[in-house]
Amino acid sequence: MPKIIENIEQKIFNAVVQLIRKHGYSAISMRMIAKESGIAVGTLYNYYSDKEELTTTVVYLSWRETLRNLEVILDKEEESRKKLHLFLERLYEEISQRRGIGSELMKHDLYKDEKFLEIQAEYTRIFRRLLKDLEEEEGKTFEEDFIKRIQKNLMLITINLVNEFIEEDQENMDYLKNVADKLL
Amino acid sequence: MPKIIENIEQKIFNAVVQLIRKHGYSAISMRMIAKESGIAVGTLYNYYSDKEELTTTVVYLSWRETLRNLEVILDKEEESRKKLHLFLERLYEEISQRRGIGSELMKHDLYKDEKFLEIQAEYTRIFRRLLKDLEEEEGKTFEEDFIKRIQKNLMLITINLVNEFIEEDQENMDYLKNVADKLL
Amino acid sequence: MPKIIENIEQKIFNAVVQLIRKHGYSAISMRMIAKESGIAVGTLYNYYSDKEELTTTVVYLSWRETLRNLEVILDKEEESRKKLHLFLERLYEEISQRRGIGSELMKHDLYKDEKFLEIQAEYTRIFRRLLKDLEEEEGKTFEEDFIKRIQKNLMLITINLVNEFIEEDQENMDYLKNVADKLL
Amino acid sequence: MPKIIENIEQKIFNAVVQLIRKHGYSAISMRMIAKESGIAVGTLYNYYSDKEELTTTVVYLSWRETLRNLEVILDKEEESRKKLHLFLERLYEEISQRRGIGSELMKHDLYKDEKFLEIQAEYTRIFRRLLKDLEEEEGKTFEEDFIKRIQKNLMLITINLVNEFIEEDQENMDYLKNVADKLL
DNA sequence: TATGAATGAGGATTCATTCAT
DNA sequence: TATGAATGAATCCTCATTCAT
Repeated sequence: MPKIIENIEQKIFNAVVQLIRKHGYSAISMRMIAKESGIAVGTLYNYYSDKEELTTTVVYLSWRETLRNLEVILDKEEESRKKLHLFLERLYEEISQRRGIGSELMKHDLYKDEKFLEIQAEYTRIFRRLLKDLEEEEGKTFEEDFIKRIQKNLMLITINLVNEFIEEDQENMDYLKNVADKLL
Repeated sequence: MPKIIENIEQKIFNAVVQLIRKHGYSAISMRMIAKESGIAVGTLYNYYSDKEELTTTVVYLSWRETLRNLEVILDKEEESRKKLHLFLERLYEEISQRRGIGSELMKHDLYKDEKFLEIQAEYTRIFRRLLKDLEEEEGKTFEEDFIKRIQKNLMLITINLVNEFIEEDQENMDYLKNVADKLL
Repeated sequence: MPKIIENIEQKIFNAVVQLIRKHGYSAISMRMIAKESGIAVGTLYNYYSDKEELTTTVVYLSWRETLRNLEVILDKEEESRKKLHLFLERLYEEISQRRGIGSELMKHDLYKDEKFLEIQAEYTRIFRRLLKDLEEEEGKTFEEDFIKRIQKNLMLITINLVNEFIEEDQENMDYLKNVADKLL
Repeated sequence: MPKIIENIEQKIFNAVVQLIRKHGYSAISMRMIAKESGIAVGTLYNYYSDKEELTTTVVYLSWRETLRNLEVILDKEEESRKKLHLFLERLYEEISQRRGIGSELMKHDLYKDEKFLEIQAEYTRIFRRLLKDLEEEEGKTFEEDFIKRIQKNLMLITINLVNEFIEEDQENMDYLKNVADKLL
């Protein structure tokens, strides 16, 4: 009788997150995932049609959780600029925690993937909500062209800070908020 | 005299640039380079000791030319803010022309390569020269922590604009200058 | 349970033995081994980490079996000269059976391999046991310098006889014993 | 006007001998031969149809010279056993001098080569002349089957001594003569 | 004739994917 | 359903050979 594995998808998720952090996205193999997760290679294919689907799903889920955490901040009773800062702090922390996964969004060849379009759309929605608060509370107006660019750029800046100026979290965060305040 | 292919290094360079644009840096193989350039695999190894040397050289040369073109702008007789704008325009155009190659400088796993450290250092030098002009002419002061972050971020933003908002060059450029003016 | 090939290591062993006999040790490739054994290239790497490990293991196993067979003779209840003759006959037969592999032990560039040092050491041990019997029974004394040379030379002579005077097994064997009797 | 190279074949010969000594027969490439000899790869092919012909010719010439040197000994005015000793000493020295080349004769796949059959035949002729002297002077008789085996074996033993017990020339030589005296 | 750049088949090795158990 | 051994196309790289100059 075959073994029944509990929470297979969670196990796979954890394993891939670990591996990406340790070795980087492009260095991980199906064998490594199998080993790290304790699940046979063949079994992985019962849950995902191929390697790409598996890895993009993990990145997708990771970002979806991040987005959920960001959304929570918007629901708080704070003034909008405080929310902006909390939002950026949260974003920074999330990306810090799964370093390698963050930067995958920078890779152009992942943009095409349908899952990421969904993430992008969701992120856009949240970010616009944040900006709307700012507009209302501070009487500002952000143009459409500006909004669609600044949202992604702030994320990229965050990713870059996390990757490049390691162990300078305080300075990174200060810089990030400084930049945001000047631009928004 | 032996068989000679004219402009062989140029041909290889062009082929790699094409391939990186089409498939991304990490997806290209020596076979693909050979086919795209019309040069036999073995011949590639007469010019570069291995794949890494070949590809990093192409990225390196591409960026070195860009840096040369940027430096020219700093030598002009213009006021510093005008130079900043010209600098960003030039950067945008350069990255536009060899789309895929731009983002390679951002990939963390390439940082170790000596050639890229050289490029980074050179870019830093040029960018600081630009900031110094601004400081002197406009009586500003930029802090060290800020400088080292903003230089990379502006490039990152440029790369992102080029990659994401294709065929919106005018809007991209306006946005880029707007962002820079607010931050510097 | 996954796909299983029966006796896979035996199949690989046989294939390599065949190929060494046909083409010589240094002429065989992984592709050839895969083809001859009917096993995919990738599968070979499930059993041996690389080509060297595969081929040296085959030679090693082949010799180890030979040495086991030789040792058996020393345990017999025979007078020592009879044992010497049986020893040589056995050696001749063993080398006959896997012609090409015999000479591999003579190739100087394989000497470094740990596995071969073990084989050499074991052969030396067995041979010295044989000589000791002779010394005790026949009241002879063999000098150290002589022993370390004659042991290898007798093997070398055997290999040469097998390779060069094919289908003259009787004459070869007579010659071999004749030589040994004169020298020991 | 093309360069005219003096003594091309001698240069190639010397280069290959050097390379075989340094790196071993199977490790040398046409490029290495070209570099060591100072002659372009293409030019090598004006003198030899392929790599095999080139290398076997070098081995052939090397042995032919050795045989000439051995023949000289037989013409001396010495008693035959003294000649035998001189013969073996000479053989040992010759093989010592071009270590790697000697052992090539042990490789079975070179036996087929026509050039080597000629060398073998010539060596046989010389060795038989030596034995004839011994037979006449010492009143011995050597059988055909014995002769054709012992001649090759003595050479193999010599090669083995040179390769294996390096820097023990005196002991090697003593052993070699001791063996020969017992067998002949 | 001499050159050595150019060629490409063939080398070892990897790894996503399949499928018998 | 879960397994992991088996597969083989594709990877990088080498090197004997060719041929335009």
